[in-house]
Amino acid sequence: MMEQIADILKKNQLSITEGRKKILNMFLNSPGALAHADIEKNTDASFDRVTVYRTLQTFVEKGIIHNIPTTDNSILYALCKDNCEAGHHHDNHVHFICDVCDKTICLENVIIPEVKLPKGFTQKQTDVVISGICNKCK
Amino acid sequence: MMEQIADILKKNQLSITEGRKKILNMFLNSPGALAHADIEKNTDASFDRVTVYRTLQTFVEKGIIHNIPTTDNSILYALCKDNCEAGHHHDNHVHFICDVCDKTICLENVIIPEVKLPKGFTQKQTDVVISGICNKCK
DNA sequence: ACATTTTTGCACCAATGTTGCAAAAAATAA
DNA sequence: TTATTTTTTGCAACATTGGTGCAAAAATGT
Repeated sequence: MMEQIADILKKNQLSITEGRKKILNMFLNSPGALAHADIEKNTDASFDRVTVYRTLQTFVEKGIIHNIPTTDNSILYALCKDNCEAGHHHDNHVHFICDVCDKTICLENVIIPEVKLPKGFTQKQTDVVISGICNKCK
Repeated sequence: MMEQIADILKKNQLSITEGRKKILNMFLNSPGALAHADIEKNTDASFDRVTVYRTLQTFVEKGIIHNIPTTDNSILYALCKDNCEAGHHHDNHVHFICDVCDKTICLENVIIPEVKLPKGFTQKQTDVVISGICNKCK
């Protein structure tokens, strides 16, 4: 398991450090998305706030994690298992936010439908965020 | 024009104040969404930061404006002309963010397609944010 | 015009995010 | 393995963003 984590870091040309391993591990063990605060509040790992910011930034740049649009002013990060392990990053799935447990999960298998834009608009990325009640809270 | 603004406020049972009129006016004259900073930086209107926060909050509560999910940690607000003037607020259109001019616009006429969720998930709200190049930058 | 209610501005506070730099750790070379 | 180079971390200090309580000011209702 810890080997797998080191591999991901190596594959992305990143030095293997305690901090990066632990943060990446959190993502691998989390069913949903994580906010900066979730990582910082983690009890059995304490790194500086700044380190968390920088690590998340690095992971996003490398495509290990991606961020999810939110309506409040928080940034949510999620690792999308299949894509990210392969090294190249797709982000064309639906994000679901549960109103009850407040977790955000990537619905890997729900494909985003085509959206037809008016003339003159070029479409690069489409983000779909659905809120409601998840399968565990139902 | 300034009459129309007062009417919107009245319709929503809000006291008509200089600040609210000016901020609402900015929305009516803006082709795209506005961030808190845009309003605060506006030169020919200077109110306290706190007033801007509270005004935006009030407008959201009343359904005059709504906020748009973003990937960074900013909050974008947009007034959707037709809906909001009618008093009751729908938010089932697509939001478009231009990578060139960085503006966010509501595509009122682009309807969000149905997304089929896995078993157990209940769907309340669907937000679609598309990024790319807008019709003016093309 | 007056009394009542609402809104505003100010001061202060709290959380969040950023930068520069020296110390520590990791990668590389010998 | 040890030494050297490169990268990362932690600290301090700062900037930005957002929130609260309260008195003054403005808007509303009579």
